[in-house]
Amino acid sequence: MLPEKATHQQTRTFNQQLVLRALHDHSPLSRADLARLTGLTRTSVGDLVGGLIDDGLIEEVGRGRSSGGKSPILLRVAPDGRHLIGLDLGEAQFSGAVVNLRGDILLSIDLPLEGRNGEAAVELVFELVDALRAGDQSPLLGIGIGAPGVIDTDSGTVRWSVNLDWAELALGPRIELRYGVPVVVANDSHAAALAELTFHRRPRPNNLIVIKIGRGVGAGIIVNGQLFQGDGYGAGEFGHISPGDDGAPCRCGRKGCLETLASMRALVEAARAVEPTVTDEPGLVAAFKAGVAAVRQIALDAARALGLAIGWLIGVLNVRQVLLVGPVAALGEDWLDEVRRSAHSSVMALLARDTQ
Amino acid sequence: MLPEKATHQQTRTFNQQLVLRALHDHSPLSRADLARLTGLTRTSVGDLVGGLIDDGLIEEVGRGRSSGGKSPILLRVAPDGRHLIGLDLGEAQFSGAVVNLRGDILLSIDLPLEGRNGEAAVELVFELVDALRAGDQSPLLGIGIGAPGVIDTDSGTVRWSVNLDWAELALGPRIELRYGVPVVVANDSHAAALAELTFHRRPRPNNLIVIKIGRGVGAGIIVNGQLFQGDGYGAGEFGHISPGDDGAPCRCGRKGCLETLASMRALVEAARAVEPTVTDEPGLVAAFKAGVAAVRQIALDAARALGLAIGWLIGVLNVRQVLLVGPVAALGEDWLDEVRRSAHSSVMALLARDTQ
DNA sequence: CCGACTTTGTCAAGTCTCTTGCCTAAGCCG
DNA sequence: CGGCTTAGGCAAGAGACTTGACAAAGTCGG
Repeated sequence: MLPEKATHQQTRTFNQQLVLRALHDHSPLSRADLARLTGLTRTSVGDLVGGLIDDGLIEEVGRGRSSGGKSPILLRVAPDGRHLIGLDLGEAQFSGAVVNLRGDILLSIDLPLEGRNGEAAVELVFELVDALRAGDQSPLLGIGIGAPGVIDTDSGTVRWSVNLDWAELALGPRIELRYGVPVVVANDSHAAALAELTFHRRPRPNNLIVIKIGRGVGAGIIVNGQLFQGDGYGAGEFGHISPGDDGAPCRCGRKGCLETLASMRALVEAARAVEPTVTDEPGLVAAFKAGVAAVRQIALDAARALGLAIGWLIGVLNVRQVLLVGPVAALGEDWLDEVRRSAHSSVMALLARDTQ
Repeated sequence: MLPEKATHQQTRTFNQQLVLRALHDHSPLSRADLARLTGLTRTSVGDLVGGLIDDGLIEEVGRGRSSGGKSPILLRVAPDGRHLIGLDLGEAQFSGAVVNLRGDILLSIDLPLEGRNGEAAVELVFELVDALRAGDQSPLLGIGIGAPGVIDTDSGTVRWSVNLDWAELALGPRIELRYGVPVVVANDSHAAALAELTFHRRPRPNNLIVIKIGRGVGAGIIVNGQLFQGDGYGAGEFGHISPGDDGAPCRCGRKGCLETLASMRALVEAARAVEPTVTDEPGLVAAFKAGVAAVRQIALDAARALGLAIGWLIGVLNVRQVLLVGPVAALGEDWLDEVRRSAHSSVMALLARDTQ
């Protein structure tokens, strides 16, 4: 209820993170650069850096050019000082990767789900992590997991995940127990938003919405530089909003949800109804690009509905950066343009938007 | 760009605020209670409390019952240790009040705007503050101002306010200069949300949306315990969202905005069209309560549109508490019920909602 | 009623971490 | 080569929390 008290160790940890973040964003830097950037004294920075070097988190990489005085010793984040494991528990397969501190993917493994769910799916997670850990020397910092569904990030519990048939599953604690490292479990859209924030966007935006469209539709919302999860960890369950009052019934129980209009699953089904040759996502994309009129119509309708919803979101939250990620990106620029157009028409202000 | 460094003074300030907050929320408490609540040691709490008493912010209020040991010395926030001035720059009048630290209103003054705008309106603000300060002894902690329009809270600048004809007005700095105390300027809906968070809701929620419906429609969004302002300080400009594609033109340039459907101004105008005796807000409320069919129809349609939009918001943000404030509250429970019904119909989960 | 036990509040010493002031190393420049 | 500038580090100091001990002021059982 009340936040944590402040203490000396927290101060130190905070400042260490400050140094690490500065180094992550602008490396290489000298100790003096860091002092200027963080506002700390050179002495403090030297001390903090000493600790971080002892921990193997940063390293010296030779000397830089002098600007009229002693040449600085340049520092950077030690790429392989720690490794992380990231898992994406998709609907058809579980993907996992070993990543270093710069975000480079060192090893990547996909395991097909093949219809497994419940406890068998949990076993598959263990299998995946075991495979990733084999042959990796660097100390493991932690494991991050993105899964579809409603997830209690604080406790690492999967509240509810349809496809995997998981409910109230304490996935985080179980993995933590087995491997002895911190585990973060998050909704896949939320995880995508955090990843964008941490590795891709420069300068680091304060507010960012990442909309992930695959078989479902979900959004990760970054607000004031933090991930926003909502009261029930379900923020961004963007798919189950009805722009209109009618439409196809949705698996959530209501009708006309965005997910029944704009998800890849819905698009493929709608396309198949008019063009039986379209049976999967690549087929849909191909038909769209080939200009099959009925398919284009369906996809562009979806784009409009999506754009409307995005416009709504932009209008209410006044967020400048909205990213679209996921398989829909394959539909290309003109599809995105339709989304953009529709979003702009329903929002009042001038708003820069990036899409990917 | 980078956050502030952490320092000892920050630690102390943080812990003092921790003590103050605990005391604000649960007073009276003893030092030992505070130590248990905050996790600090009794010694630290004693020290922090000493400082706060010296500053006149908290005070001892006798001894409490013992529970097997020495009886505790109870503490509470000194109500009049500081006074604050709050201003609400409405569309028809400027209201101001002197408030103590418990939130009690000690003095309240209204000055009619009488069509003044631009510089004359600024003068009226000074007049109002002068009147409030006259005869108040306690030291002034600061001035808080809620104004309609888009406001840059960080710099205290009114970016744009239609009714007052203010644009890029550095209101905060000007008042700060004149009175020598910190000034916070915020969008009126944002201010209302912060006020709810600080004084009214218990336990203090993490996420809260306050929708203020008066002549316009605006929302203040509290997320992760902080006010969310959006990239351009325009978060919660809830009124200019079109639930449908058509409808009456809005002053924002588009059509069918929520403000043209659900604001008090719109309701009164729509009601007057069918029932010429309705000319103002009280008249509208009276007609509604009297059961005039056409007026009820209009108001309930508005409630449905509003509910839909709220449902949307709840669905996307997964926020549990939504409050409606402003003159619409006069329409009573059955109007609110219609909003609730409509909101529930467009949102998937079970969601507790309070309305006022 | 008295002694044992609890609880509260405080004091002194200790520890952690940042800062200040000074010093050395190392390079540029005239 | 000497003066100046920049980088990095060391020692002492200051601020704030913690630990351990203690007096004050209760309750409670015999």
